[in-house]
Amino acid sequence: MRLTANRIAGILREHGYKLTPQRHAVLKVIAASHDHLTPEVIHEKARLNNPGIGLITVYRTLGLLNDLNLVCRVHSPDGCRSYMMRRPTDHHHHLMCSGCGKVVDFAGCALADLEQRLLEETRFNISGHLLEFYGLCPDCCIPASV
Amino acid sequence: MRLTANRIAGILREHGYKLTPQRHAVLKVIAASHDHLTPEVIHEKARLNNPGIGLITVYRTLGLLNDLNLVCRVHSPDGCRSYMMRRPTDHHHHLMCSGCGKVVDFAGCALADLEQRLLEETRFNISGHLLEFYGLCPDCCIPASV
DNA sequence: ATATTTGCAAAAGGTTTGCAAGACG
DNA sequence: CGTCTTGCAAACCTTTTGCAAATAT
Repeated sequence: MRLTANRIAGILREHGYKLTPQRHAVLKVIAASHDHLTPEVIHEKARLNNPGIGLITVYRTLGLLNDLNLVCRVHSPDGCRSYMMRRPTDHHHHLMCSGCGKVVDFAGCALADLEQRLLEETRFNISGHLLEFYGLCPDCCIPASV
Repeated sequence: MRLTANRIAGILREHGYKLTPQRHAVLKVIAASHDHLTPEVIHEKARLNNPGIGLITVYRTLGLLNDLNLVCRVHSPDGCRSYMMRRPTDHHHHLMCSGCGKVVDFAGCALADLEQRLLEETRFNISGHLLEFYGLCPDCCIPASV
């Protein structure tokens, strides 16, 4: 289940952050989109709600949300600049379409065995991982000639 | 088995690229290191062999190597700007130390089942994945007070 | 001989910082 | 009210581009 903008706003307040219209505009954009968005795109969309908002504020709000683990960065071969909302309860990963950029979440990465093996082999104290799949979504798979 | 600088040089030539001293200097740096290196660091090290080499040339050479799949980008929470040599034959991933930046390769990610499941669930035509583990290596795990 | 490659300088992004004015609580 | 937040401009850093000179083959 995805967080709503209002729920996130509450979390911000709980942490002592002020709830400004600019922050709310950013929250609404991120909560409404299921795709990964660059700071620039978030800025554009946020301006529909709050015409005066500055790109700088978007960066600062993203930093804030990232610190609170409410948002996560999406890595892709053409850049690692996008963010999307993180679902707080369950551990999940992304499957991204190389054609249109669509992102699908999935859970159940089943990497515990591998992690255990790496622990034994390397003695690293493993704290996390990054896993993303790339491919073409059904829409982008359709041959151009059809 | 890792590629040597000379082997890579041969591959470049096979593809019709000229083998300049600058390119060779970059190859030697990358082939000699098992860590991920930023363009800047590669430039610094390459200058030991070729004092006149420009940072621009390092960028261009990295682009070349990346296109030929001889080098791969390393993603980390603090940036995705580093590269390291790719082993051409076998599919592998990285385990990175958050303390010192050391990178350990590993193979056997065993994601085929997961990929199959995602294919069935999403109908994506999956072409690849990105997997990296983070943690502290044994050296960095030692408590500071000891 | 000739097309490629290099390096400089300058441009181009993208992101961060300093600081005065403004706004949340 | 006081402190946190905003926005502008300017700084910053990394990466790319234009072009003449140099060079690998």
